[in-house]
Amino acid sequence: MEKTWYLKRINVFKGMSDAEVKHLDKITFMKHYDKKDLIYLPGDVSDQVYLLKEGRVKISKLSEDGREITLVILEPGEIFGESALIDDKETRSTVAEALENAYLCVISRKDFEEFINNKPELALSITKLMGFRRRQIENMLEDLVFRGVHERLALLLLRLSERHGKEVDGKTLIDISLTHYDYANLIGSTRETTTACLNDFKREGLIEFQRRKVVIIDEKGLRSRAALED
Amino acid sequence: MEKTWYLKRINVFKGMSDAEVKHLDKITFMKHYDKKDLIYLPGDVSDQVYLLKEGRVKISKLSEDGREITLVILEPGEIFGESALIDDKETRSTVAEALENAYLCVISRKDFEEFINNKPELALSITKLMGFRRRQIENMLEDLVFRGVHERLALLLLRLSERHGKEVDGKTLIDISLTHYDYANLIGSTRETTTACLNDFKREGLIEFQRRKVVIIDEKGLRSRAALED
DNA sequence: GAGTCTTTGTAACAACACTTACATTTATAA
DNA sequence: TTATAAATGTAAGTGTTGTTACAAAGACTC
Repeated sequence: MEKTWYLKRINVFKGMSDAEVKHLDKITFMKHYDKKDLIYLPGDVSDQVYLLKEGRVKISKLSEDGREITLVILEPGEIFGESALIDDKETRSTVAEALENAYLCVISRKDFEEFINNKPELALSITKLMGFRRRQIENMLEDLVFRGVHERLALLLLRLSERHGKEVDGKTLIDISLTHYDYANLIGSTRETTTACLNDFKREGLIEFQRRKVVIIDEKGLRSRAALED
Repeated sequence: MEKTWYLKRINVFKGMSDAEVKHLDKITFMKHYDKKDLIYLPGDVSDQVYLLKEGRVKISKLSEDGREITLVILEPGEIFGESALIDDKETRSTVAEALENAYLCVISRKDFEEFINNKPELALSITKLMGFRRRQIENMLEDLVFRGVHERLALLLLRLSERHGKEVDGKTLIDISLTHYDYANLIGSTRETTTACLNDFKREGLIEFQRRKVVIIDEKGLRSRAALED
């Protein structure tokens, strides 16, 4: 598969000329990761930026005792590890893990900075991306403080359906295979409580399961479950 | 008081020439806020960026039922409202409130963007700032999920002492007047539990109160209280 | 300086969610 | 296909934190 095909659709690179894409292509190399492979770990030096071409990647924070809170699940076309651009000699504060088999484009911090330097619009895109992700995290924080587990889970499912959902005859399939453990980490809860909540929603006829995927049957119902704890 | 004096020490503007500061001065106007005045509210249009010259400003998120979680307390010299740069026609998702009498420099988004356009280093500073603040929020999120109230409060006090602290014969005075309600909002807890925790720390000889300020007596003790709930 | 509003102290009670502990089902690998 | 590991279901028990409800102290205003 041709790398440039992907590069063009990486959102921050949208609107780039073919020549620019070609140049980017030169300073980039491709790397494959199997499902469950770690791309970087807390403490690793932040000297690379990644473009996710295929597969999905999960970015999480870890506690000393092995607990995990997931900040975001990335879709193909998204850039990550961009905090490498912020500071020299900074180290990663998160883990990046491939949720599925994944192909990445890797760029060294140095090359990427050079590449950006003459492209103010690109720099702006990166800034906007930073700001956007910051707002995402702020919203997670808000939910964590103001809402209970049922609400958070309902909200999560609705957001996942927006981001990774596929319409199938009225219903919405959330097209990622996640374990209950994964869901728990996305809402800052435990596996057991999350299992219970998911089954509550199923019993209420709001969702159903398809292998390891969730199908939203009653979006409106979920929505009211998300808005105000009943 | 001369505005330019301040402009030079706003961190993102560090290293700017006098001419540039002068230009910035032209597109800027000063505004005063009394203690408890609101600078912007959720829903307001994000068309201005602020430079905090004097006083302190608190940035918070609000819930529908009036609860509050504080994201950061800004010191003189810091820029805020910079998310206005991210998107046209975007509205504020947070409140900004003056904790003390405050002087701000106000710049319209448009002017600021123009000003930045020819200054790649400044654009980079802004990007770094975004990234930095994102990491702060990520750390708050982490604490909220992984730690209990005592730990979070101990951590908060240590962080406040780094950021706003003044050494006074061995002890560290946290030189901001905050109510217990404010502390609660900073750690995502309630006023009552926070009062209780503060008094626990006092009884343990870790801190003492000076009017509405906290003095850290036993930093090491606080540190161990922050690391692992005893 | 008196009165009012704000802030702080405290305690009983309730509740949501975490722990712990297994059983059972479903994947994955040999 | 079988063996082994991973993921899910469920329930009882516990605990931290939030809730509710006042009383008292402190701060600000007229």
